[in-house]
Amino acid sequence: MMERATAAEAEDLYDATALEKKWQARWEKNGTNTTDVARGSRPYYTLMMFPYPSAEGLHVGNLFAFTGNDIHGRFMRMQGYTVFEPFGFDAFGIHSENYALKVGEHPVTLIPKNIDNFRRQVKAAGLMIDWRYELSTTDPKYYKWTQWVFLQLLKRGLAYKKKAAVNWCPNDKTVLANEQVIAGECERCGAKVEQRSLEQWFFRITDYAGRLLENLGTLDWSESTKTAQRNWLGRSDGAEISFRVVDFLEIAGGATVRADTGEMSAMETDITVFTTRADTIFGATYLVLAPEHPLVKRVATDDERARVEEYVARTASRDLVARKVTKDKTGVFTGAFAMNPATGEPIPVWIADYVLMEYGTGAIMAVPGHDSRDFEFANAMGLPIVRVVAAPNDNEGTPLKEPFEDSDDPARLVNSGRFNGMTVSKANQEVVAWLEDHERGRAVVNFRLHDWCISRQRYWGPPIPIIYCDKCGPVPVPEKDLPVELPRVADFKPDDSGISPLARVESWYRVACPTCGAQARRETDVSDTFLDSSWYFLRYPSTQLQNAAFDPALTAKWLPVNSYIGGNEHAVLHLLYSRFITMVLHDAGLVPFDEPFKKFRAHGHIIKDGAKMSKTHGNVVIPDTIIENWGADSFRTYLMFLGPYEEGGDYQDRGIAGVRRFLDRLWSSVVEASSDGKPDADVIRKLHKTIRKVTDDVPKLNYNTAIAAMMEYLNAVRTGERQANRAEVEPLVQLVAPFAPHIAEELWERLGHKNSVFDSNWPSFDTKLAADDIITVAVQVNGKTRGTIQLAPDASQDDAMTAAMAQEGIAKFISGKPARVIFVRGRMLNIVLGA
RNA sequence: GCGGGAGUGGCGGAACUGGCAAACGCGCAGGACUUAGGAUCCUGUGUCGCAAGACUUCCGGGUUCGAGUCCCGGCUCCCGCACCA
Repeated sequence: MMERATAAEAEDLYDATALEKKWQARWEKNGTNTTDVARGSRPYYTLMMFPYPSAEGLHVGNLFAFTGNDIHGRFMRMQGYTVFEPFGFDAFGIHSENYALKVGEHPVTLIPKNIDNFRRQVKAAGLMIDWRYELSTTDPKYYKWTQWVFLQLLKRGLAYKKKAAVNWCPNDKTVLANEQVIAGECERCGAKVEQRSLEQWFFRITDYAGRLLENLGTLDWSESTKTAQRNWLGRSDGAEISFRVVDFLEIAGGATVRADTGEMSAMETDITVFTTRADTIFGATYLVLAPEHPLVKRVATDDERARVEEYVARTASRDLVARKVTKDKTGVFTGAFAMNPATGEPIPVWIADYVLMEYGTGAIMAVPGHDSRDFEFANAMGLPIVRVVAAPNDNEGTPLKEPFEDSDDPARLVNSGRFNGMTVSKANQEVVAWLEDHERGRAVVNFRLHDWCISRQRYWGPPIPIIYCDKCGPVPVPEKDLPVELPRVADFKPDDSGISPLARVESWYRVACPTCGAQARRETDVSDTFLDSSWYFLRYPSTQLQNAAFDPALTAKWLPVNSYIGGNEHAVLHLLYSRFITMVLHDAGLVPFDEPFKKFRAHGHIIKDGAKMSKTHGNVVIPDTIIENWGADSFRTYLMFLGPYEEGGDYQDRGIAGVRRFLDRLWSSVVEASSDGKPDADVIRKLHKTIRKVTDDVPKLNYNTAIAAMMEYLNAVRTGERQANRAEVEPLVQLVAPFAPHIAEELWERLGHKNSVFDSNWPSFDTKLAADDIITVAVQVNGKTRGTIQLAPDASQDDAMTAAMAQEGIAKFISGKPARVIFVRGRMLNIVLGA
């Protein structure tokens, strides 16, 4: 053992653990990772989505995300930018609170411990963080300004309170935003979400729907993220059409007669529907109202009232899971009829839960011939189905066996009076124009997006800064009184009442009205965690500022964020809310830009044993032991090597050994490199190619191929027992530095440099030096590769032919005169023989 | 159902605007050095074949001198959204 240690010392082996400790301490001491936010020139703000500090600690997925960002930041720094790479914690929210409840410890003491653990892990991973700018959303110095953001929205009429049907999670006992309900289940715990009617605070994000959509076109973001936002915003261009409700009198034999032509009077009620297919109005054979529609009570006839009320009651308690797509359509007839303005015919008015109150007008005109849901319903209820659109070969007379939903070119209108023969798109415009002329409709743009419900009936969040006064109504807490601190209470467990745990703390919620001084009561709900994270990027450069949320000069200098990296699971949550809040602050004149992130890249996910690495799948790998065994440098590099960064990769425990071997070889090559003598010309050529490749790949986040190129280069440097020359390996140390910062620093120092490798200039490449003087060209005969030839890069076709024919292995395939020869300079030669 | 992405050796993955498919790494096999090797270093490694050679990028067609890459048709998997009118 002793002998071995001595041998190791003598051989000067790479000791990752010792060396990483050494450099982390050195960086801290020298302030290597600090950013002079006030004076630094060429600012570059590179941001990673801040984590929720779970008790389990940082997992490999987090580290994968952070490392990708860190490499980008370190690379930009070596390009001469002043890079700002801050870190923080998204520590409020249900997740933290539930965990605290589970282990029976108060989050006030639990969260700081988790944060300490995370910080330790992040430091061990060697991220280039300036810790002076760390923030936590749970810090009153931070959430003071979260509350301030709320007040800015309130001031601008963008925050309002209403009683609304909201998503209620019976397990977490709180309201959820639409974005947090996944297929009818709670995003956090998977419980079936219920509908409840509660008084909630909302943000009018729908006012910004159009702008949120339009601006997407200007953003340099992962396409998949933009698409997800587009789908979520869900713009549909359509029309609202009014159907006049008419009374019917039953006469003998069950037939009905219109009452307004003498025998009856029309009800002065319109049912307004939203449709994207106004062209099919002649095929609208009935109307459907959502069960919650306010007109249901009004239009239901006495005969049908009991059945209608029973149906409404039954569907009101439905949970959202029941609303999953199903062919089993249910509904009841209201007894009422409405006039189809196009046909002049009365059509029955039904209610059914396949129509949603939240979308459009909560009412539809049903066109069973051309909509599959209406078709199913009409079949179930025995309602008439009329064809009004047909393909050229369709027989207009035969009944439709299935809905015909084509709206593309060959389809044309039939059975639609003056619109017959028009294409769907043409008819759509014409019908809307006709309805507008007759004041029965108008063109309307609808968005799927709903207003953002931010109230949470939980404890662990920033209290919403409102005070209710009997005389003055809801009064905003004056800015000077912020923050409204979250009181420390022992019993923070939520209950079924729909009222926050804070409502049990009388000493806290009883306050004087800021306006009139009368006894008043605080809002006892807290705000959604996503409000915390919707502006944190604005805070980072200004974390040391106490009297404002952010400093105007620093904000103008550092924002918008130059590069943002995070998971695509936030495509419609965090990323949409952040854009919205930024737009609002921009409109309020508080920030000079209306988009927070110029560039966003969604990273992929780590797969292990065929599933995404997550606690749910039970396949989580904890970085700590891997870092202990292999070193952070190996781990970082391995994570980046296992696949394209934007696609993620498959994690295999044994794979890290290859990367570690690479760093071992790098170590000995540099340590043993000779500083005199000439570098090898071929190696230098390869070096310049490698610099070019890595310089090209890193900004594109093509980390896996950059690493492969460096490995390939090192293999060329170390063929056999060859000793490397210093000039061959010194630039490689710089190329490796963003990936494996500790070993790079150590080697850089051993090469005699006094400065940090991160303060060195990224190596440049010489295109001439990177060029080959002899290239290998493939030779094909009739398109099949038969051999290769060595040529000068500028060799002519004749030179190539001569070289090819000189090779027996190629020449033997050629008989007679070639019919055709294709020569692509520097690539290949194809000799095509006659047919 | 709609939208997005992807199918390449035993495995993870390379391949620029169509131009030597399988770079790089893992694994595996053989060898060297060794008391030893789970260290290190060398060599080999798509499939079939002794070889010459033939075949090979999910399947089937097509365009082209030439297709993993382009076009048409189909299959499979992953990720969003999901009765959005």
